[in-house]
Amino acid sequence: MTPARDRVLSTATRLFYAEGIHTVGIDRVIADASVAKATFYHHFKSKEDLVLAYLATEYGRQRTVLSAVPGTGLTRLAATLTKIADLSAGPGFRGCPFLNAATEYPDPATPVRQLVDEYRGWFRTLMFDLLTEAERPGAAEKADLLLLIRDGITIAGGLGDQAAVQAGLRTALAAV
Amino acid sequence: MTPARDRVLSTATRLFYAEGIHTVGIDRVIADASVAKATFYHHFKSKEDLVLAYLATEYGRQRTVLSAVPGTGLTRLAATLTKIADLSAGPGFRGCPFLNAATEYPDPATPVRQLVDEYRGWFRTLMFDLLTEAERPGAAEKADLLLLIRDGITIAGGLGDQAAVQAGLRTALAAV
DNA sequence: ACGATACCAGACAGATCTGTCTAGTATCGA
DNA sequence: TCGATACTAGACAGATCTGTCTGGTATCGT
Repeated sequence: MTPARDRVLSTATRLFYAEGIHTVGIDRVIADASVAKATFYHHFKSKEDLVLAYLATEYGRQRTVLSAVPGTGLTRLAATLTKIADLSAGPGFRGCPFLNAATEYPDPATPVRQLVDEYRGWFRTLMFDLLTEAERPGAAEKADLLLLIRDGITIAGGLGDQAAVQAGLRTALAAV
Repeated sequence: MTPARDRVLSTATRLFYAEGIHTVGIDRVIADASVAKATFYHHFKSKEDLVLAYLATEYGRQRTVLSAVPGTGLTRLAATLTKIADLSAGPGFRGCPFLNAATEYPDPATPVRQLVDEYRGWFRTLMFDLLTEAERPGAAEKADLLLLIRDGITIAGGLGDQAAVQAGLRTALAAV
């Protein structure tokens, strides 16, 4: 609702994603967002608070994007995987924000890491549910695999490796 | 040969891998390595120089480990993939050092990123050669896939996701 | 009209970062 | 024995980091 907070969050999202979390300082964020420092600390109690807000927003965005994929069962599953591959191969893609954040926060006890686990758990459940709906045998094992291939696709996409992205997508589609 | 340099490099390897590159400062490295600051800058011209030395060392280690895997063709390929999965599931594993470094250096033009590309290229070639030796059809596409699964296995292992590691290994073995 | 809230500019503290420099000791090959 | 090399301790510069604080203006609901 408040414009200054929104400006901070969208600026932080852009900078954190493009350049990494540790390399982008608060001063940089507030300068790019044209916001006073006191205003920033009025809305966020610390930098980590901003990082968590950034990831929570991304989490919501992902859920929105993937829940908008049409179809049911196998059709929707295939469309979902294709969507992810397309996004990962697109311009400006710099890897999965959650995997990137996990690398920058090596301690698994960190709130950031818990959010990453939550995100991956959500994706695994989504895969499991769609596999179950399609009455696929071994839904649990297949969901684990699709999660791993998703991770691999986002890594490959982030590194500009289009061949691996396509290989991953083909295998994911063949597995379901 | 020089003990101080070795101490710096092994300390940096331990700290960079466990805690990340940007979060570990030079002061921390030289303190843990019990080395004077002037000595550090005598052997390394900058922190980035140390980072590159760290990654180059890891690169060499990986080549040593995987070239020591016994067997030929399919047998060796399967043993190699199993070895990677075992290492990724082991204690103290915190993800692939190269993928971690790539996340911390988003600019693809960076020397660090070029080394990461070189590492992944080497692994892809290794897969391709073993597939070709085993007279597998579609070696190029399979090599792309095995590289992507390798990436996924190291990610899953770094996050403590044993189920995904096993799912990835099964699929990799089934694909060859 | 008034109180709370949102916002501004910018100084400031205290820590930490990379990298340089001074000044000196120890070792070792030629 | 001499000169190069490896090494020590630690001060220092200059930048940058997070977070606090002062002191104010503007907006808005009641």
